[in-house]
Amino acid sequence: MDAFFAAVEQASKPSLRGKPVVVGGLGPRGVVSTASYEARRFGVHSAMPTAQARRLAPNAAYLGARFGLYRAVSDVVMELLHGLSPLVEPLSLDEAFVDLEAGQALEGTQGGAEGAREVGERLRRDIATATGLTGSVGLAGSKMLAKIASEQAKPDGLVLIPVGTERGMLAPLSVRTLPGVGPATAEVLRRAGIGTVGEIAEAGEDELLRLLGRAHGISVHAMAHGVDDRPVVAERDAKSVSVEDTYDVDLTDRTRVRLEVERLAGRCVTRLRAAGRSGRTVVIKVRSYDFSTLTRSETLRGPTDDAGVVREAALRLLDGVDTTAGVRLLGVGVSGLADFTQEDLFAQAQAAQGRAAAHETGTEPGADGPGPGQPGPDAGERPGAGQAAGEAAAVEEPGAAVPADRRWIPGRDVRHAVHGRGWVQGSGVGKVTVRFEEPDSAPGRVRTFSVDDPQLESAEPVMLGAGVAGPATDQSPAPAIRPKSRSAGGGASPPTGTSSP
DNA sequence: TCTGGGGTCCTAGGACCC
DNA sequence: TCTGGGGTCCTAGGACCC
Repeated sequence: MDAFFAAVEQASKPSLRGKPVVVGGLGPRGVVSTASYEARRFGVHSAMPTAQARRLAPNAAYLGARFGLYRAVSDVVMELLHGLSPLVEPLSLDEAFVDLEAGQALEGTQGGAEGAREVGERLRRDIATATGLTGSVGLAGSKMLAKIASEQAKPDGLVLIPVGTERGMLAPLSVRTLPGVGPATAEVLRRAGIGTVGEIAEAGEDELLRLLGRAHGISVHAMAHGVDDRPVVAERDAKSVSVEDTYDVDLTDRTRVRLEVERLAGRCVTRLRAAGRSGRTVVIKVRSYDFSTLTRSETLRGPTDDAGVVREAALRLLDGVDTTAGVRLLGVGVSGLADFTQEDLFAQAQAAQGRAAAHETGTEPGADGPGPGQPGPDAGERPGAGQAAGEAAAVEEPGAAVPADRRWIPGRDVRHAVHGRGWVQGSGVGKVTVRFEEPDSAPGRVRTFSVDDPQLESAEPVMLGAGVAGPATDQSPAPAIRPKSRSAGGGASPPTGTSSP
């Protein structure tokens, strides 16, 4: 999808169409998530500090992200991709690989490159019809080449790399074009006199291994020759869950730092449990005032999804870290994920012991208590979960008395008792300005209210196309749904398509 | 007004085991 | 008795991606 977050905002907000729009963090330490093409003309781009973007494009609209809406629009697009093939590999909300050979989309076309092109163009039309947004399509014989093609195609285009032309197409491109070659790798290559993909191909595998190490050297060498046999893999399971916060002002008070780590641990476990997972390794992350970053981790005896267990582990890890000079970021994560917990294992062991004892005394096996695999009285609610000390402690956020739905973040949906639907354009000094318009309305006008005006309330986003965007709001993101069945994953990969951001 | 948040993969050293 | 070799797990850091 092209400039996805910004494009969704422009589609939602008629007054912003054709105007520079920047979506991202709006605080003093925020960065740009997505800039509309109009904003890019001012030099604004992803990952740039928002403060810098404001200097470059002071008249752009600066909006907080509405992930619930983006996810809902993404689901619509991903459904269209599943109509082409069962093998769809999402890379993010706005990008996915599709293995066309694994599906039926090419049947009934004239086959070959022209058949693939037909499928790609039809997909682009279907995306536009369903969402009103533009997407770009890259078609090629491997994931790497399809991705490069989609980069070249955007915005609102399609590029096909014909079989046999790969090496010639790649040769003059910068090494940075290859996925996996970032600033550090590019610098290593530059010092070795290598600036283009063609020069990598000439260098030879031995030299690349020496420069880049084993795994990276092999893959960069292969990709420079246009070789990439990675299969499209649908629905991979997450391997870690983490949350982190950067604070507007560095934290120095140790009590506050501990409190924040506890809150992050709670949020992390909430997401872990929503995904139906548990984890064995707890990790904390501390970024200091000078941007230096360290992590500390601890592996438990078994996987847990208990907030108290994760919180205590995180605090133990924090005990070994000096934060007196000030921290700008704290994070808590869980890895080593599993679908069961230490408590489950304990319950199973107990049940097994019970059966053994029952067997010895001649009682019917399974007479008391559920065996493994059978739902117990606590099905759906794990034993011990939520019982840990402090789970419900509901700590006060220091110095913040404003509830989440009364924080008027620019871009957020609101409803006014008299004026109807609109969105927050800005707020400050006790006032909030709202522009009253909806996706299908004409550009609306702006009105100003007191921030505590009882007639003003936050509202659900409006889905593009029609209707309200379901339960997915920005306060409570839709929980991740775990795939129940896994696709056979893999096999022949080409030809592959990708739609790009 | 300098640098988000959520991930993945790789490397390297040490502990530990056989 | 001065000293092997392979494998796995854990920890920490770093590059990279969207």
